[in-house]
Amino acid sequence: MSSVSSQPQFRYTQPPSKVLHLRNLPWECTEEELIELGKPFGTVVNTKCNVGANRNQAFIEFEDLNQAIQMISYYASSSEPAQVRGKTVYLQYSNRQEIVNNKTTADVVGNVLLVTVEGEDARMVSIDVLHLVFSAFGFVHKITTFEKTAGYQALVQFSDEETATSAKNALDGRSIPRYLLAEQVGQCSLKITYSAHTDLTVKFQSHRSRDYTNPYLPIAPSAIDSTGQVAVGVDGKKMEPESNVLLASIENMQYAVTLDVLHMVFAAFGDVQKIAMFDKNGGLQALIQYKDVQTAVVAKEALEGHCIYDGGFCKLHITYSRHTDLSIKVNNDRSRDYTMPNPPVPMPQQLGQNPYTGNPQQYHAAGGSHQQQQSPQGGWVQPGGQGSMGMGGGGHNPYMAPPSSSSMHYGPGGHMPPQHYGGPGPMH
DNA sequence: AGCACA
Repeated sequence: MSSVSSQPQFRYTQPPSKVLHLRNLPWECTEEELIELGKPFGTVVNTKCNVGANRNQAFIEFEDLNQAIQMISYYASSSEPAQVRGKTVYLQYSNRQEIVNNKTTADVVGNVLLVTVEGEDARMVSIDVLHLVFSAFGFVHKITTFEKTAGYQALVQFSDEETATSAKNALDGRSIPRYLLAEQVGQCSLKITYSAHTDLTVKFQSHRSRDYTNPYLPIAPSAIDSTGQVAVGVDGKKMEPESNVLLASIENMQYAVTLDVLHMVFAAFGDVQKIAMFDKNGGLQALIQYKDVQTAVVAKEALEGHCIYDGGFCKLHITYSRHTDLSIKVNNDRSRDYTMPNPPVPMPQQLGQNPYTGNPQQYHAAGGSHQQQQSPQGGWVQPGGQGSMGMGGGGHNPYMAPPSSSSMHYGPGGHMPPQHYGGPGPMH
């Protein structure tokens, strides 16, 4: 028996059905508007909005077939077409006899939006751009992004349904403004539905997920992608292997960074055993060895993305090295072993490279220094632009203070009293 | 402006 298989997709005249197919609807036509439209002819018992590729079609189902017939007949002979918000709506009998009432989660209003970014370069749209776009409608609590078969998607959490709805109405089907995208990035449009979620779980700040309500949330080691060094562990499920040795690369090195500067910066978090500096790809990198992994983790989270000098100069990017023990052959201006009993090292040279004051006080270690604050943030410039964690409010230090016990004694050489550098001490 | 479901 093949009763329906040879039916054409549609005809100009469908056999009557209590289900009507509507097209040319305005964007985001609501169920209420559809009920309103059908009300003069009978009782609308079910609707389905946002149908079709453009989501500008819908179905309404009347209680009774005659009601549907009345509506079709009326508009067939009316001089005024059916309208929603002034837009002409075209009606016909549906080729089905009832609306399958799967109200998908996409139709249930909620405070979390499911956003699909469409376009060749959809993946080039950063979470920061999304944040910017959606923040226009209210405070964005959290964003997570992920890849599904549907493509590049994001969940955007607002505080309430109203805010989410205003964002959805305004942005669904729209393109991300050009000026927010890099030159070579093609058009990216947004398709938005409601998500069934009400509260997203964000374990780490990363390039894939953000919790804007919690600046103290740990930063995923993989969060910083500007140097393309790390790309694992996005959900906080998997992190790059931690190490007691950090690899620091210095970006925008407008001013010299010496071994002593690095030592000062990194010693704020605990004993630095060894440092080796070297040039790589035209930039300066350094390996900094702590005695344990924990200290390195604290230092990395505190320093990553921050600048040694105000003004965005000498920005640090830090990853874990695969080394565990550096082999320092000779102590010189590029490498040093602070654990050596009698290191033949000179006193630290004058650190006169500071572009502003000519003294090293400008940069002082993070971790709760209070003695010489010259800037409201305690000297560490907020990471700029991409990778910004959006923290900094409240005057709290977003990263942990290192244990003061281990940060106050240096190697046997003992030539650099840390107090001079405003290293972390007990808070007063 | 032309028929949904995940």
